[in-house]
Amino acid sequence: MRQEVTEEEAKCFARWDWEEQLPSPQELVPLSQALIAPDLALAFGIPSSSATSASFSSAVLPEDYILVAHHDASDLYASGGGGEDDPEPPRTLKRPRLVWTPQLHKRFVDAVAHLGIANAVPKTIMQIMGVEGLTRENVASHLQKYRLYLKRVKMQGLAAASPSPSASPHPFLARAAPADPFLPYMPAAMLQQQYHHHKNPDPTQQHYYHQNQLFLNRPAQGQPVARPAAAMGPGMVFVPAQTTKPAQSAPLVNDSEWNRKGEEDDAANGVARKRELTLFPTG
DNA sequence: ATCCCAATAT
DNA sequence: CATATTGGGA
Repeated sequence: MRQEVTEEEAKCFARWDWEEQLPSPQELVPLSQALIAPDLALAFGIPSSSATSASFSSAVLPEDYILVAHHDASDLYASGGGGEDDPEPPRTLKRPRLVWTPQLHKRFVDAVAHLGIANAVPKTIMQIMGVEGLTRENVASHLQKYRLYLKRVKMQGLAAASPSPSASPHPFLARAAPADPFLPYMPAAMLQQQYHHHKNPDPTQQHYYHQNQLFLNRPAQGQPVARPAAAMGPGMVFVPAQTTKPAQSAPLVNDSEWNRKGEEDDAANGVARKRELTLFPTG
């Protein structure tokens, strides 16, 4: 029984892990038309990896990545030579909007947690996430909202910290306290102070994904890693020295679910909750 | 060049 | 409504 995870294997995981978890056809947003032809993807610098033309529509996309089709390809084509029946390379094709699925968001949160506040900038986050086709702008936009979300969480946590902690602790904090390191939506910033990432010269080279979970590379030989769950952030797992497999993959939790449970708790505790704590609130 | 943030657009 | 884009300052 071999227990090591070699670098080769790690790379291998990173590759097939998402292919294995490609969404079933039913899970995919139905596309009325092809998103982009393989040759066009090339022209636009959209990495198509090893995808053949046959598998291009699915294999090109990571498992947690759903693209929503745009409609109306009419003005997307530069009408090169007048041949209209046979789509020629568009020059002004717009990228489809990115949908931040829970899986994709989890990658994002894990990446931010991995990097720490100082290094968590769009470009680096994008690199850590390692999702083909993901742009810096995608990440920047998401990060902007995510920071607002964290700010709100902190404010709410602070406000609820003082009054009668014994009587009725704030739902969010109460449920955050048990330190489940796998809750995908736990605000990373609240845990980040406990990370030691500042010395890592190149954090992007020290990780890989397996089953949509971010792993740090196994530490040096014969150097078992303490795994204090409470001290680790969401989705952060050290590969234990004794096994090649991570203990458990995180249960999927979205904020609707999170909030629904929160409301249940509130109801049970007679707490009147003013507003849902949504991930990215609008009003 | 990249980041950041608010406002605005789609 | 969620995400994209823009604009101006650092």
